[in-house]
Amino acid sequence: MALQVYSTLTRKKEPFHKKPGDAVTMYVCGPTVYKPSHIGHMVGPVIFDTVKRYLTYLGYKVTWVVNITDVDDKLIVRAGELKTTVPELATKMTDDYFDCLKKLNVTGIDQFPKATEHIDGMIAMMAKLIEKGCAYPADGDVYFDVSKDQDYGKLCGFDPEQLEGAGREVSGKKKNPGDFALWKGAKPGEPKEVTWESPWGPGRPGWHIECSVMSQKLLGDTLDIHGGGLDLRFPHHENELAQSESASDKTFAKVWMHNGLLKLRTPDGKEDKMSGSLGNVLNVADAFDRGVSGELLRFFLISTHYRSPIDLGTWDPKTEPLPSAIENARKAFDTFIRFTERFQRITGQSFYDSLKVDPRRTLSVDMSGYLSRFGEHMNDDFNTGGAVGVMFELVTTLNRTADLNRLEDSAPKRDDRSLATFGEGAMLLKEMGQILGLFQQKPEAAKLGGDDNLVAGLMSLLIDLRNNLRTTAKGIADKADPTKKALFDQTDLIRKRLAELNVTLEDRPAGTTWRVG
RNA sequence: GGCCCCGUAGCCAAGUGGUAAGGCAGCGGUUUGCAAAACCGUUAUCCCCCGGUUCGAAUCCGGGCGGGGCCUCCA
Repeated sequence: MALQVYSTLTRKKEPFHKKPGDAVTMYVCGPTVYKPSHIGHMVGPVIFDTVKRYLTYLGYKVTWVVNITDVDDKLIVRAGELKTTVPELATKMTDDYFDCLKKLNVTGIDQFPKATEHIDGMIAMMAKLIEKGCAYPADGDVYFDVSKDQDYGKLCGFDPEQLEGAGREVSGKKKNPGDFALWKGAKPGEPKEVTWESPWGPGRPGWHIECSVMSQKLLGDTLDIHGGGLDLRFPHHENELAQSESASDKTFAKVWMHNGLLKLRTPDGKEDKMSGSLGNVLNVADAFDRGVSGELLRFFLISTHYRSPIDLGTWDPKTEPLPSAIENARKAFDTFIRFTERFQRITGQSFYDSLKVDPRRTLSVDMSGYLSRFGEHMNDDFNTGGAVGVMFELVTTLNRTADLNRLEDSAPKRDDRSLATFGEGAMLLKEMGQILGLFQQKPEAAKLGGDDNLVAGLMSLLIDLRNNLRTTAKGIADKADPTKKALFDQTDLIRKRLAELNVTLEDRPAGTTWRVG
């Protein structure tokens, strides 16, 4: 099956309209930079980064733009609370956002246009809309006239007439209740740095116009893919679409993709949103501090289909540092981490640095099945959940290969012929990881605290001592010998006491390793 | 009230007409001095309920019940 993508506009999966090798443009609505990013803010970037990675893998030339909204009511309010300026707050929070993206391997965004750097373009588009009769100035503001847009509401299936019934009123300045602001006239007392001159008087842009202007300037009148969170469908995307198509008379976006939102419940089972007042906001930085790696978070977010809500379950931040759903994801993701460690023990190469994947290589029959099934899932509207399942199956197969052929044993016992198969499968796993944005950064081992060199030295000392005892004990042939038992009791005591300190010892053919956790 | 989505094992989660992927947890086994890790086996006669279409439905249609999103600035 060729690539199919679900479009919110038509509410069905459609064959992707481009041929491999073609250029593809993608625009995704980005953050309003007024607060540090919480994990919910990462859903969209991770999903669409994965979309770009897969399209790139298929041979498309993707250009991806994400806007930064750096002027807005929330920024003005927040800057006031913090006794800082809007530009300073925006810069700080933009840096926080970039830092989060980097840790989550979101590397595919080509440009981050800022709203404040495109005011001229917005003024030009508003002038055009007014000239075409689609918008009107009103006492310092400029509004879009939804009654002039024949198909307003088509993205969400809303009837403009019905919008009137839902508690919306025609304010003094608006002609229709559904009209929305393109330009907001400056109010007395608003800071200078959020005020720009315009033909309709000083003011600042409305929310939606920036995306219409910046996407058109950087990617043209018609986007191949427009993306964002499901919550942005209305009003933001509906309004963007209305403005852009009214201005250009062309299709604004061929495909609209909307990702599901993060869901969570507080212990009373009633609230289902992260909110500052409930204290259940999990900032990305907090998650990192609590031992969640960027790749683990990414793995968690792509373990389910992007259009489904991501369920964090019930979380009581007072008693649990992390939602249990993330702890469960950690256990699952550890399977891959352990495999990468095993790969290094067997081949002496780092899974993260040394493996260079050549996508043109040929695969043996038994390995090509995994890749084709992985591709079938990804072709089906980027079904990352199914694709991850294939990766688990591949790891199991590789571990079985390593077990059966004793690849961790020393040379005489090892069946070297199977090493090639093992290496081929590992390369395939690496390639799948690259497509999903995983295995790009070597995970930092959990630490015990204190001086790292000292800890490593002491652990080495303990392991050597313990292995001396084990060697001596194993050398005693008589199974009933009390000395043999006494020696093993000592080695088990060492392991037990270390376990109490959250250190796990693992005895392997090639030696003993230790890890935290 | 309007528009839309979802309901698969203890939990998470693929599967949209051909007889239920995968993960976590559990149980049994192999391996190991014993563990850990890994591997093998096992865990849903059935996919919220009722009716219908069909040779055949978790998948399509109708009706319930339950959960969720959006309806002017929340990613």
